[in-house]
Amino acid sequence: MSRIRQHNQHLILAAASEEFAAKGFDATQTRDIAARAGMPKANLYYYFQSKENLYSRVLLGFVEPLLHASAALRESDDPVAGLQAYIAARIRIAREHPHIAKVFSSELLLGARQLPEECRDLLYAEAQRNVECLRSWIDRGLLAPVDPEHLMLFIWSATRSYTNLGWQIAHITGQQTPQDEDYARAAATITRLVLGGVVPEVGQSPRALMFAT
Amino acid sequence: MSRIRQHNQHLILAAASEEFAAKGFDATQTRDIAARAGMPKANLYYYFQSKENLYSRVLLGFVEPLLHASAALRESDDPVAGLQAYIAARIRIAREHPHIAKVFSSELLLGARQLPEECRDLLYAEAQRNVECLRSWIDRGLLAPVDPEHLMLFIWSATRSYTNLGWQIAHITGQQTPQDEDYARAAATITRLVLGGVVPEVGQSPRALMFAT
DNA sequence: GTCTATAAGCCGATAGAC
DNA sequence: GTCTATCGGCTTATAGAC
Repeated sequence: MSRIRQHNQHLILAAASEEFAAKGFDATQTRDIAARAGMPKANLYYYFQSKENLYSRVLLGFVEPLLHASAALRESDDPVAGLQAYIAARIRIAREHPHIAKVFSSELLLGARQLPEECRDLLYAEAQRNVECLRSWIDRGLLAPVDPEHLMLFIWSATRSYTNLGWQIAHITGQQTPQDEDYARAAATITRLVLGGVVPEVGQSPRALMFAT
Repeated sequence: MSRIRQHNQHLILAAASEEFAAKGFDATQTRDIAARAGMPKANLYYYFQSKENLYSRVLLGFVEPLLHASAALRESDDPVAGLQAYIAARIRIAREHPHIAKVFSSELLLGARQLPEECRDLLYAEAQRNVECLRSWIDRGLLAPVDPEHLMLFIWSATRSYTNLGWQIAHITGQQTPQDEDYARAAATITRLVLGGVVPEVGQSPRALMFAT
């Protein structure tokens, strides 16, 4: 693919992510995406054929980071290290791709109808692997007997909300935009709740408090 | 207001909730709402003037339940009872109004631009009261020193996701629709994480396990 | 209050010159 | 590859008869 092609596609994808994140798929106009990318609307169709296809391509940009972050849970066979790494990785990718993360959340909320089926399958398989990992830890007594599916869903929702609803945090804490410190506290609080709630013997011990800092 | 007026408005609001929940504000067509309500489109405009106004009225139907559920946290001066009641109340209202809950989530994700300002203020004030309550518990050593804002955001996100993304749970657990038992387990898992993570001395003791059941 | 028919305008997509 | 001009369909909203 030529240099110019790659550059233009990148510009369009970035502009589309922001527009879709701000207004949702249906309320977003291709005219606005083109304007933000600094080119006439026709070029956008030249590169991406249709609005729907452009949207799919935006979503696609989040799948690989998501899968990578998800795998962090199983990097070692230690629940504490795994859960910590998993939570940190999910917050990091949402922070690195704030717009796409929001688009992705919106897409999930509406039933993921526009997410290509192969992506759904990949993400589903990945989730299953993590559930199996959690179950194995529970079976071996390394983790308290919670529902692994629900625990995972909790981690998903918690890490999603901190970034998606950043404006809410900012409003409540009185700031403009979430800062480094907010993300650190978010990770700390989530980690604390998860570890304190499900790792036997950690509870409120000094060891748990270390992770919560 | 006449009997027939009330009945028709109720029909329209119910139909609108379902349509908005399924497709989002912009993708929803007033034609489809009218069809679902079993009346011509013009009647819908006769009762609600505009699509935006109808949407606001749908959102409004969730504010009172939300405020009521939120107040459950402060019913007694006991953190354990309060957090338990709060989580249970939030899951209950989302379950009682599943469509509106989804519409509300979508609206929050897009920045709450269509939520009437007075509602935002009411909800904000309510949140502030809960933050103050949590802070007071922390100051008196009844609660571990977490960020009260972040703790609240977690409870929000966790309780929201369990109902909004029910289809995901169903997919992962292999069921069609979330059942009574799923909601009970959801509440148990969230309660366990929150109590285990932030209530001193509860940790993984038998007392904590009781709440997690 | 109810309904049909239609206005008014917006937006995704493309034709076709350069 | 780039851009302008425009089409064609669709959707909110209303006019006006009953």
